[in-house]
Amino acid sequence: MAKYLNQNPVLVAVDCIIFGYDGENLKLLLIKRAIEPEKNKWSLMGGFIGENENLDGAAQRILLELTGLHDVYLEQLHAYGTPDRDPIERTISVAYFALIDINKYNKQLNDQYHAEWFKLKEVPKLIFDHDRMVVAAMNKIRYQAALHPILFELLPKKFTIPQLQALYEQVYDSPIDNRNFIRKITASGLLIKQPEKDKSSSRRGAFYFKLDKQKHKAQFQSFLSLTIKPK
Amino acid sequence: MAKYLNQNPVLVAVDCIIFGYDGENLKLLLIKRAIEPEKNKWSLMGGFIGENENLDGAAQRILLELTGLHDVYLEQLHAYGTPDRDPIERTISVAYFALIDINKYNKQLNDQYHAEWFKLKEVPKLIFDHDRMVVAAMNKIRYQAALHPILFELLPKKFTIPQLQALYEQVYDSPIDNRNFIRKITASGLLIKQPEKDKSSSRRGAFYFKLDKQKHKAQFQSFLSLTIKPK
DNA sequence: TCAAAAGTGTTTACGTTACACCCATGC
DNA sequence: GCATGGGTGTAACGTAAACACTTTTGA
Repeated sequence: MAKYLNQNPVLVAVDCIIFGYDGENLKLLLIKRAIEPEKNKWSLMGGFIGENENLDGAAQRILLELTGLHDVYLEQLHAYGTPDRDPIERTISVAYFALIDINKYNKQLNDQYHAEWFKLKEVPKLIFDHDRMVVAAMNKIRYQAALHPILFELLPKKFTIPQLQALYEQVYDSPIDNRNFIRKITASGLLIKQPEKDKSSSRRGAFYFKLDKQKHKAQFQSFLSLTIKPK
Repeated sequence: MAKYLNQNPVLVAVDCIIFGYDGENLKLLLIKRAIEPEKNKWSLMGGFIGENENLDGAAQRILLELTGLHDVYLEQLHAYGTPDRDPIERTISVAYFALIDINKYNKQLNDQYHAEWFKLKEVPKLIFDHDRMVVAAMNKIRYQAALHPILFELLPKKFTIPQLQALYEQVYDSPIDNRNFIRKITASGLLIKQPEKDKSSSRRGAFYFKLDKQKHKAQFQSFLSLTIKPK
């Protein structure tokens, strides 16, 4: 069949803003760009879309290449298309953000990209419009996490409530009252208490919890207000 | 400078989901597709991105072409990239939704596209993946409108509270208690009462209000809860 | 026994909901 | 004078916020 006439095709890339949490700090996974231009500058992990791939699939592939992880929480963020955003050739980029358990990643480290985790407040200048993307991703996560229980994606299967609270505090960059936090979280019914404690960060130890995946799935679409309302 | 090697460029289009409100029904503006394939089938208004345009600019241009309107509320919805979504040639589509005052449009009607307004519940089958886009746009509007005062974009400069309420009822497809609605809306401080009444829909008449644009802008980012929480 | 983090309840304030009647007007 | 839609108030309820002390245990 005929093609559309007089149109100019462009490259389409996918860039991933990858968040991880180590139980203490919220971090971003960055790579050293391997090709010119801006070779060896810090960059988001990205790649061009394949011929038989859809956008989500490309994002999954890119994440797999960098981290070795399947089944990662991925969400489309925004498409960026300023004509000169890539100086070499016109490229539309569809940005995705990912939330991963940083410890899982560590086991399957793939180092060909010189990837490094940066604390959010210590993220270096990035190439092209990647800084904008990171800011947008952070805003979106704050938005989403205020309404849906997405932050569990950043935690290991077993986690403690103090860990969870610290994560929320990092995301919103503000302190949370622990009594109110515990009440809200337990009232949500999303957590299942485990018999064991994590003794690594206190003498007394904190009970582990697991996420009730049934309820998590069921409640995901219901708007929750798990924390602070973002201003 | 060299180009990226071994990559396959694709077409990038922008499709607009255009919502309008006539004071009674929430409607969608559709066109009869002018070119093959699927010629003469109902479709969203769209177009390919121009060489010196960014994505937002392309959406604005497309909207201007169809409606004659500048300065329309436009928001990027999602990028769609299934390989075969357009049977002719691989095309990534970035969908935008627009909220316009349907009466403004009527004055500047541009009929070369055989555009027609459809009540939301009477939208016909659309080409390609445009049905999905409409559903996604509707969900996003519900989401956004629950948190931000965006629905004013659908109303004329002067509007009555009953009109506004009917609009919310359309968007959420559920009845709203008028006493509570009035209280919330007036408490928001977003409305400025006008001395005149609209007598067109009742004997008593309903006061016109204007939007306080200063406050609207200021409050836009603060999360509001203007209506029903969507389930 | 002391330091350090985990866990537990209560009170108050505020926002949301539910609910019913009077008002203004044109016919 | 009556039908039609517009506008007003209050009480009950539930959720969120503020707030301080006891518990556990390893050093």
